[in-house]
Amino acid sequence: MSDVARLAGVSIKTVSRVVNDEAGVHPATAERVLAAIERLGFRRNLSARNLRRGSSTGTLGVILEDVGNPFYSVLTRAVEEVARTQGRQVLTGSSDEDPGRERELALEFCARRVDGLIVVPAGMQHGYLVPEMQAGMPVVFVDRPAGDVVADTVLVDNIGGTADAVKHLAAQGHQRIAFFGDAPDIFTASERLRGFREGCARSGVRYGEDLVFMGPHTEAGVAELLERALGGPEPATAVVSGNNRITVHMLRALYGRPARPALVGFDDFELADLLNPPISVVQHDASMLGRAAAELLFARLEGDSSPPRRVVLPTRLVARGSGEVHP
Amino acid sequence: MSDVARLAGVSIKTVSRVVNDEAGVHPATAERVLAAIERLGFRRNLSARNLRRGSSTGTLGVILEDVGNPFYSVLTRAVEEVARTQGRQVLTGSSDEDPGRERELALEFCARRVDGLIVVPAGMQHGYLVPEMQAGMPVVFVDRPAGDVVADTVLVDNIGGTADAVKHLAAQGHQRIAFFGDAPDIFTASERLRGFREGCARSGVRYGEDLVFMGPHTEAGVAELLERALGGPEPATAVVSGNNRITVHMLRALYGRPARPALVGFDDFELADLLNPPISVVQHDASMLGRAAAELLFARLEGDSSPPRRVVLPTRLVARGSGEVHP
DNA sequence: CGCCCCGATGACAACGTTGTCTGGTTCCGG
DNA sequence: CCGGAACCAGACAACGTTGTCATCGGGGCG
Repeated sequence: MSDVARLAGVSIKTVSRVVNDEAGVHPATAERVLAAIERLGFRRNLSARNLRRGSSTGTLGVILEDVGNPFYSVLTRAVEEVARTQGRQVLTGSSDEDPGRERELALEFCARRVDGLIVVPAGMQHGYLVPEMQAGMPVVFVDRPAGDVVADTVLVDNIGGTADAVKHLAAQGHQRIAFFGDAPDIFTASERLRGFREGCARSGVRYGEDLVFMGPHTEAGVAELLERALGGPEPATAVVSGNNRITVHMLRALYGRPARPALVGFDDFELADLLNPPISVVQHDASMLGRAAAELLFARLEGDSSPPRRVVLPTRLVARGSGEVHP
Repeated sequence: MSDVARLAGVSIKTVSRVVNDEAGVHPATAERVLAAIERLGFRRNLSARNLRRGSSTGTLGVILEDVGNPFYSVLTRAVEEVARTQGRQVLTGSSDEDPGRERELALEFCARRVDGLIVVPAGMQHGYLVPEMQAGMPVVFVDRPAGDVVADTVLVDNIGGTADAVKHLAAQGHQRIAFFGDAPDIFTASERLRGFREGCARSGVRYGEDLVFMGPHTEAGVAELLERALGGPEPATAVVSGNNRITVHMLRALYGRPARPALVGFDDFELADLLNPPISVVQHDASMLGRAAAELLFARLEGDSSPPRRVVLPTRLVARGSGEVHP
């Protein structure tokens, strides 16, 4: 900036005035300054500007499990979209479900003075965020609630969605329904299991521990447990899958098998409608999750200080016909 | 920081020494300072630190078409992974193929003094980056080359990949092969078309303008053109699709049709192997693209000043059997 | 002609840090 | 008992900006 000032024969303050479009600069002077800026390729340093003005940094931190996962990347995109209307940039970080990593990222973002944090919690301990939140950093948790702080949270209706899946299957006569889910210490997994159980109760389906399988996360693991669910004296005739990774593993395990159980998966995925048979799913909108979270965050930034809110977004059962396939 | 200093009864410099783990602070003093930091929830301001030290901001800018697109989100993840080993954070922005938006994002990132830029070009004019690059900002272009600057670029072998697809189809006896691609002003689209043409020449397949369809980007558009390709006196018996969006549109258009043309798609996609018939694809690795770009960038940051490089990553034809389905 | 006001510009401090240098103890060896 | 190292701690400036206030002409008005 001082280089520009020297070249234009003015003081740096005048340069500042020009780059900020402040009134009260003689057009001819402004001309000279602009020419100097152009010639030197000057670009003002936003960090210094924000430091001096005490204004926000214009950035948002987003912490999630894996940016590479389509579900989260769509969420990120939605956040970015909202941030853009506010002229803000988005910093992302993947925690890989590691609470330590999540914490590290969050504190790093705080040190960068992001205006707010959107977090898909990896662990159950978020006490480390308390000082930041007290200092005024708005934090919104998405997809799962925080462990031990009260804060704005956006969730999907895991229980209702899974119960709907059971209802859908029961309506088609299935009485032996298996459930495959993530490890039960993951919030969404235990909620969906609860929804499964409630759905069974509501739809008059006998619920049995022997048909609940939590935690397999490899294709081989899913295949093995599936074998167990479909064997035995009273085999399952239908399966509810707790998330799209498991659904896909399951599809591979079932591929080429003559008689397949009916299958309803939580989470939609591309091409589900083109498979044979098409897969029914409990659909929920990652994009809407992201938008809701971002909007909640911006409301806080604009001074909303009402008590923390918990938003639960609905799910939608998309029946694609797989349910009708009886073994 | 001055609050901490006051509470601990020391000068702010001593606080600085403690937070930076500098030697020469009495253990008892350090103890007091740490207690004060803890009590006040102090977190040092990284912007101010970087400003004062003149060091890098520890951030990278990534500009691509759409973070929500699985291809780019995997790329982003790979960049993040490399950045992490260097203790750097990633700022992302989606250009939506709008050159103006790309420029806006790039300049904004530069004003934030990111350490480097990874760009999937939206347009063909990148002259606006010249001053930044001269000022030492390393820029790596990914997936498509820059319009009018020479810089490091990472591409995939669009021509070879598409030619392979033609070869694969020709080897199975197809003589009438159609090509569906993006609008020809998109670099990858025109390259793949060129690969298609070269593949035809090399494999002895007659190339005809009447079987080339560039630019459809809706399902209806693809369906209509497909109708044309598969009708007429000399219908196509096989189709090469220029990217995975088109492949998916095509699959929907073909769904339920009794006789389907053989299909090879550029870009792999999840579940391609579970469709009936499974879809053969020209596979290329978004993750590798991202990693290569990030590594190139970091090499520049470490002072590598060799002439700009152009890296072309290979593609791999994954034959899944769709090619063998003759109409 | 003198006064005041206004338009244009600059000097200086401050944002939150850290590098440099200096001041003040303490402790050791001579 | 003194010189000087070793150790601690603070004062001050600077990073690149911008807010505040002061300065300096010139023109309009009484």
